[in-house]
Amino acid sequence: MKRQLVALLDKAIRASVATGFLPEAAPPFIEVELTKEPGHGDYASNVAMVLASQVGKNPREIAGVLAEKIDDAEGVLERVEIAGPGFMNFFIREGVLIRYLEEVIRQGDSYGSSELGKGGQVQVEFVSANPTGPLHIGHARGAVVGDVIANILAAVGYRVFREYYINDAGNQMNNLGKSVFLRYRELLGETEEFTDGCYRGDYIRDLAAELLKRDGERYRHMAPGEVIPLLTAYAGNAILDGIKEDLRAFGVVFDLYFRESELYREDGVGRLLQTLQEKGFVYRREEALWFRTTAFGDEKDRVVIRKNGDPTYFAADIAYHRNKFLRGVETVIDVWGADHHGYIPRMSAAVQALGYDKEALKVILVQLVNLLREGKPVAMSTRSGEFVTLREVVDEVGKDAARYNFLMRRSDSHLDFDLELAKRQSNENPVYYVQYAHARICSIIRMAAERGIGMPACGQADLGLLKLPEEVDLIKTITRFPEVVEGAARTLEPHRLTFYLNDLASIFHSYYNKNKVISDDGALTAARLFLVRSVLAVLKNALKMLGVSAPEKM
RNA sequence: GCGCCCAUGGCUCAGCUGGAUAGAGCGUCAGACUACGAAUCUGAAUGUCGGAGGUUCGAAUCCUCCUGGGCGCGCCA
Repeated sequence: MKRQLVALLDKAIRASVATGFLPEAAPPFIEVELTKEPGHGDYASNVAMVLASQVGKNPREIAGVLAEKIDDAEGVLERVEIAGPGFMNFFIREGVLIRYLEEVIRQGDSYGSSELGKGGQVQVEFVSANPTGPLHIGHARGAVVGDVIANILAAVGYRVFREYYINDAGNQMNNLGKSVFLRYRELLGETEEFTDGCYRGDYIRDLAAELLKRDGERYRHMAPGEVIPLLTAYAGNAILDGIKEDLRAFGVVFDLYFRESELYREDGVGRLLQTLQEKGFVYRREEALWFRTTAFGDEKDRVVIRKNGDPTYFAADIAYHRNKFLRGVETVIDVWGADHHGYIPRMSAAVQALGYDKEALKVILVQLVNLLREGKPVAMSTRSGEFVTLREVVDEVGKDAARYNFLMRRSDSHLDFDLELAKRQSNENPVYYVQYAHARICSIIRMAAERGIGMPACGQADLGLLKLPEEVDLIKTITRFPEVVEGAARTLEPHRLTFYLNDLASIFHSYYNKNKVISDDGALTAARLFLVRSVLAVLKNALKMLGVSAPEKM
C-alpha cells in the first residue's frame, strides 16, 4: 500500500518536473507513513515540505500541485488533503485495504519477502569465537543477531552465506594446548604452575582426562614444544565440535567454518602481503612490516609482520577478507563484540586498500550482555572458567525465549539477560505473548473446523464486512510487514521485527477480547476467519525469520 | 590525554535516513472469564527527551560545547 502511494507520488513529481513547475534536479527520498490521527487520513507524506526546502517554494503550494497531478488509475484514493505546514494526507477508499488480505494469503509463506536484493551475494561472518572454550552467553547474542540478519537479508532477496572464522593459529590456541598439557600432567600426579594465559575451566580438566583415557601416559615426558601442538589440535577440534553442536541447538547453522590455518596453508597471507606491497601500502620499520592504514583514516599504521617474522592476527584477517571478496561476495557483514570497535578503521582501511568500496564492509557491533539471575549479576570470566555457557542457557530457558530476548534491543545497546525472567512463562516474557497469539489463532481455526466451518479461500469471504476500526488497524499492521522487513534489512536491525511482532500480537489480542471470530453470522465468521488467518501468516513468517518456533498449542 | 558508542516516565527500552499532541513493556492502582485459550484484555497515573547554545517552517533525531556512564587506544586475538 505504502509502496503504491510512493509510486503515485513519484509519478506526480515527475509530471510536475515535466511541466516545469519543479526543477529537474530534485530527486527526493519519498517518505510515506501511516498516520496516528484518523483526521490525518490513512497515510501521510512530507515530500512537499522536503521539496519546498530544496526548491524554495511554498510547501502547501507544492503539495497542492502534486495532489492535482496524482494519477490514481486504480482508484485507490478517496481523497488527498493538504494539512498543516504542507503534509499530504491520503484517505484510502473503503474496501481497498481489505483486498490486500487476499494478497497476503496468496503469497503465504513468502509474504514479507521481496526481491530487493536481486540475488546479490552477501556474506555474514559472526560468532567467530576462538575454540579455546565453550561458547558463553556473550557469544549467544552475536550468534542470534548474525543469524537473524542473515535470515532477513535472505528474505529480501540476497544470496547469503553464513560464516564462522576460526582463529586456530595464534597464541591463544597455544595456551589452550598448554593448559590441557598441564592438567594432564596434574592428573598424573605432577604439581603444575598455571601462568596468566592459561585456561582453567573444568572443560580443560575433562579434555585432559579424556586424553589420558584414550592415549595413556604417552605425552607425559614429551618435550613441550612437541606435545603442545598435538594437544592444541586435539583440544581445539574437540571444543569446536562442541561449539558446533551448541550452535545447532540454538538454531544457528553455518555454511562454512573457515580456518585461519587454511590461509597459511594456501599462502593467502603471503599473497595478500605481496598485493599490498605492490600497491605500496606496506613499509618496513624497526624490523617489522607495517601497513599504512592511516592512508584511509586510521589513527596509526598497523603491524602486519612482527619483528620475529610472524604475521599478526590483523594480517591474517585481511587475507581472510580478501578471500571473501575473491569468492564473489559483494557485501561483507561482520558481527563483532562492541569491545572491538577500535578495530573497524583498520579493517575498513584494509578493504579499501584492496580496492573495494568502503561500503562493501559493514560491521555490526553487538554490546555485551549483563547476565542476571533474579536481578543479581552473574560473574563471568573465560580464563577462570566461571561463566554460564550458551548450552546452559539454551537448556535452562529454551531456544525460543533465549533468541527472542536477545532480539529485543538494538544490537549496540547493552542488554540485561535475566535467566529467571527469560524462563518464566508469564506476561513478563514477551516471546510467549507473540507465540500465544499464534497458538490462539490456531485454536480458533481448530474450533471452527470442529464446528464444520472451513477456512474460506480467496474470494469466498465477503471481506467488506470487516469494518471495525480494530479490523482496519489490524489490516494496516499486516500491510506494514514487508516494509518492516525491508527496513530491518536496510539498517541491519533485527530488533525491528520483535517490536513489530509485539505490535501485531497486541492489536490481535485486543481485537480477540472484544470480538468473536466465530459467531452465528456465517458471512462475518468467514470474513473474520480470513482476517485472522492473515495475521497467522504474518506471525508465522516473522517468527521464522527470528528462528523462533510458532507453536500451534502451548 | 585521544577516539568511538550511549543518556528518553520509578525500571528496561522503542522512536522507522528532521515532521503533526514523544510511544511500548514491566512495576503501581482499579476492573473483565457459564462466550473461539486469562501466557489475554480494559482503564488510570507518570516526561524540563542529561544540560546549554545553534541550524530549520519544524529537532528526541543534525552541528558545537559541557556533564555523566560504557568501551577502545598491543609487534594480543
